[in-house]
Amino acid sequence: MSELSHVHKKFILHWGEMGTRWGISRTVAQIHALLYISPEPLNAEEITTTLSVARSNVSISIKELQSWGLVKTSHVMGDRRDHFETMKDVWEMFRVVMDERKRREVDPTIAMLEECLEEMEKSSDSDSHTRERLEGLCDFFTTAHDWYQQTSRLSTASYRKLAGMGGMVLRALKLV
Amino acid sequence: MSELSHVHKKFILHWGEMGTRWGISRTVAQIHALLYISPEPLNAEEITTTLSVARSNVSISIKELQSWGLVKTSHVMGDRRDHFETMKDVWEMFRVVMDERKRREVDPTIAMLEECLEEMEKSSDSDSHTRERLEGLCDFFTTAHDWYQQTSRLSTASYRKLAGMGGMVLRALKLV
DNA sequence: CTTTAATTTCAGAATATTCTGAAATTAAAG
DNA sequence: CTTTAATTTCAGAATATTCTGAAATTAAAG
Repeated sequence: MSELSHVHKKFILHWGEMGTRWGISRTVAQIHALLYISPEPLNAEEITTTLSVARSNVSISIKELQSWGLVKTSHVMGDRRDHFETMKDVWEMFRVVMDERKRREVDPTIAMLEECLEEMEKSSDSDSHTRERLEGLCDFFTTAHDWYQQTSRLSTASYRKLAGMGGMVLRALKLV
Repeated sequence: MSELSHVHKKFILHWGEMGTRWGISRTVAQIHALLYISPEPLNAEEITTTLSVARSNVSISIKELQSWGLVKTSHVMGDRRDHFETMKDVWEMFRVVMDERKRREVDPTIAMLEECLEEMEKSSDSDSHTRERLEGLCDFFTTAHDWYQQTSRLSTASYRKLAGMGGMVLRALKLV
């Protein structure tokens, strides 16, 4: 992985840009892309030289990826440096990201909405319009949350199966 | 809507913070939150004073929300100012956001991956590991894309029905 | 314990983003 | 056409984020 091909560069740069659109720093996304296409785990030094970023930046970014559960440490015999690798199963990868975003953003939002509704209840707030709006959002998030709970533990194979049967399922349920 | 209650503020501030986690500026998300809970369309001046931001910031942020298809203009008899409102159906709202993110991020990513694979094909690149990784991603995105195409046009009512039947559907398909 | 390799921390530089306020433009009213 | 209200543009200020490089820390090797 010491030399990046044109395709490697194209992929890593694109992934980095996409990261910035979703609130993830460029370097974090680039390191993830690099580890994803690397045939073997890489140590920090290799990442530093391959991506031309500061060593400390790699250190912090790896920590960030680990906090998302996307990068694991592995070791090479006779080498004391940590080596890093990411999962290769894309479905699993997105499940991990979804889980974490749910935990960091959806759950707190549901909690906030419930608090708001409770406060309105307690103070006998007569603003029924606001209550309806907040209930609409709360309802959406909790339904999405429930659906996610039911499907998120499916195997990659089951997902593919479900996706492949999409149209059929919808017709069977008389939704189309 | 001239006076924000404690609950209004709590909701708008939270929504603003969530926006920043998803690559949307605070003001844009706050304006969206404000319009969402407002019983009637608001003009730019009202938004400016309610949120305490610069008039020009409101102008630019509204343009941004319009580009996402989240805000529409309406008019009040005898008032030449534009008034703005957002959809109240949360399911519809998220569908609109998903559509737009697909168009802006997923479609270009699929295109990039296909270009990469084509380039490798043409130059008879023997790097089978990289090809497998890129194919894995491409496969994931196109499958997700197809599934989304099939379900995104469902009505809000159908979504709820599907979500409610989640467990049953999975059992019927022998996925659980 | 000493030496050396590896990693982490962190202050501040570099950069990117967001926001403001003045000026310019647009367009309705008279 | 003139006046006035409303909106938009845009340069640069304010702020937030990302990144670097030096110093400090950790920990393995000898």
